[in-house]
Amino acid sequence: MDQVDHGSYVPVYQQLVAIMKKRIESGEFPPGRLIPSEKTLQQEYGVGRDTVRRVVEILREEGLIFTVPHRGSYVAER
Amino acid sequence: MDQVDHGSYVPVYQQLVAIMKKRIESGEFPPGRLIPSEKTLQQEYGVGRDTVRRVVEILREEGLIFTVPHRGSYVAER
DNA sequence: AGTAATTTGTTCGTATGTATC
DNA sequence: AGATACATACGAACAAATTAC
Repeated sequence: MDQVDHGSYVPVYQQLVAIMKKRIESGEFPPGRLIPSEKTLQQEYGVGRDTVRRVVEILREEGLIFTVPHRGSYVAER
Repeated sequence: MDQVDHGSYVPVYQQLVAIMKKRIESGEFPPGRLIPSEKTLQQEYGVGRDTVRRVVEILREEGLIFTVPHRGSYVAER
């Protein structure tokens, strides 16, 4: 499950939240590290910005990342 | 009548049209002023974007506001 | 010092699907 | 059957701040 399925009944944004959580928890993005930019995530997963921003917002609300405007989103300390 | 009643027989969009008219006519949004964005209105009234866009469209057709794409909707001169 | 590229913030435009009344 | 209403999803445009060179 490393890609998004547009045909699934599970919303794309929920799928991508799960993917990004896995990438963070696996250690691919350690605390303090910048996650890929919105544009990069759009291209990597073939989704719209709307969807990416929603995913980032959810990760932020759940405390996994924090966003610095015009810089990017960093993985939070755990 | 500053909030929307989802249980009413009056459609939500009509209720919201009435509310926004009142807000405009009361002077809360003077001519030239931007009204709240679609997203803000969604959150303020707990309605979907569909409904908000319909409200804005009606206000526009009635000449109370005019919309500039990617900017917002301004209160018209009266 | 200054310009260009990058990145997030914000807003409206459009379309589709689903459910309810 | 039709109107109402919400959710999802992609685009496009522009602003503003930061970073890179």
